[in-house]
Amino acid sequence: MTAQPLLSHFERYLPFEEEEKALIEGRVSRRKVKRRELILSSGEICRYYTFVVSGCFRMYITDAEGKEHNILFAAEGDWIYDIDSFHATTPSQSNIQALEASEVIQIAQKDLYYLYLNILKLDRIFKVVTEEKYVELQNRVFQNISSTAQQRYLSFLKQYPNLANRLPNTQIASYLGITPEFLSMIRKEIASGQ
Amino acid sequence: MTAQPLLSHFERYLPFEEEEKALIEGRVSRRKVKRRELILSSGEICRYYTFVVSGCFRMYITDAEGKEHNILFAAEGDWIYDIDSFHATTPSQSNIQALEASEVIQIAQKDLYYLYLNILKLDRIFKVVTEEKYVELQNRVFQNISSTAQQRYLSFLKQYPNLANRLPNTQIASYLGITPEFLSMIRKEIASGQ
DNA sequence: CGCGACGTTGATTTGCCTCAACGATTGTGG
DNA sequence: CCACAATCGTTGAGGCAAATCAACGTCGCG
Repeated sequence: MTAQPLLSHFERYLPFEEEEKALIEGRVSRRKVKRRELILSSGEICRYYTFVVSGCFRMYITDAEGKEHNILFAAEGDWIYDIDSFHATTPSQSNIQALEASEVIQIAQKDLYYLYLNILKLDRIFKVVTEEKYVELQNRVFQNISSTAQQRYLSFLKQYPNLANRLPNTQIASYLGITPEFLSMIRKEIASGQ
Repeated sequence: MTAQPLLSHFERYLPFEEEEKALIEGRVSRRKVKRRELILSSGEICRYYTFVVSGCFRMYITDAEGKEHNILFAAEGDWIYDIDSFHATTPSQSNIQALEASEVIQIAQKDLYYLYLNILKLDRIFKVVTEEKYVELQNRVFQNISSTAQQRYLSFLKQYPNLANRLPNTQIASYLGITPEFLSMIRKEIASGQ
């Protein structure tokens, strides 16, 4: 079953009938993504909900000076898509790029809407998924507002230990909103301070 | 009808039957909130979805040094509640305070779950409401990451002109993540620069 | 093997904060 | 309805966290 990881994910929220699973199976597609490949570029419309089966992605924006800023990471079991662009069908401000060779399951807009019509509990599931993503983003805002860079780095390590191992420090620095040079200084301080 | 503003809000998304409206009417409560009154304090569990009928609120956190940081504002037609605390039934990190004498319609947790069971399309509506809140927060993160304080202030003025008129600059400064003193400097620069 | 990505170090600069002070406005209790 | 307090906006001096720019060694990949 190509959609198996996705179905398992859904069943963490609610049980599904076999016919429902078959319906989903027929409306999703699975594919491999190469390291560094962009699955969404800014200016494009985000046409897919992307579920990460394996590997790792970053979502980032490029500012007026051409600098890249990571908004979030998504690894196995996470969803990644530009909510605004997908629903409003407007050009995306952000980019989504694979940081490792990855595998994903994608649902196109028309297929998602078809599934929403035929499997009502998907509304419930995606409501909860969106709520979870909201909470994650809100916690990030809390952190950024109220902590120094060092504190943010330490809580990133604590909260996402498996990501911290896999990601180059440049990507982490961009997520924390600091330069790689300054992250390097922070790491040095932490190492010497114990 | 005490719930009329809420029903109008819902019908911007989907039509409702009379029985459904009656069901909602019976499960919500409307009340006035005084200026400066807290409708959620950190440490408490957020037990209500709050819909703003009139007036204006801020959601803020207090950091380790006792400083307050505004996360968002909510005026007429907006929802305000701590998503994390409400759904996980955990103590809230944030506070919600009326900035003006206000009027709200609230739905308690158990009533919301009752309504979810009996009016399935509410899942759809709150999915969309949450998506809209997510987009707003994401745009805020984009702004904070990629702009100077002056640019952020100018785009706040452009995006929320009606809020900008009503709010004291101290509240706006806290939302922008800067001190009132520095906002004052920015305003001076903008005024002289034209 | 060679080139580009990565991590680190150091010197200098800058955006924003802190603290202190002061009028102007608002609001509230007597 | 006034008087006093609290809030608000502004200005200025000095300080700090983090950025910028430049340089260099290392590593992994093609």
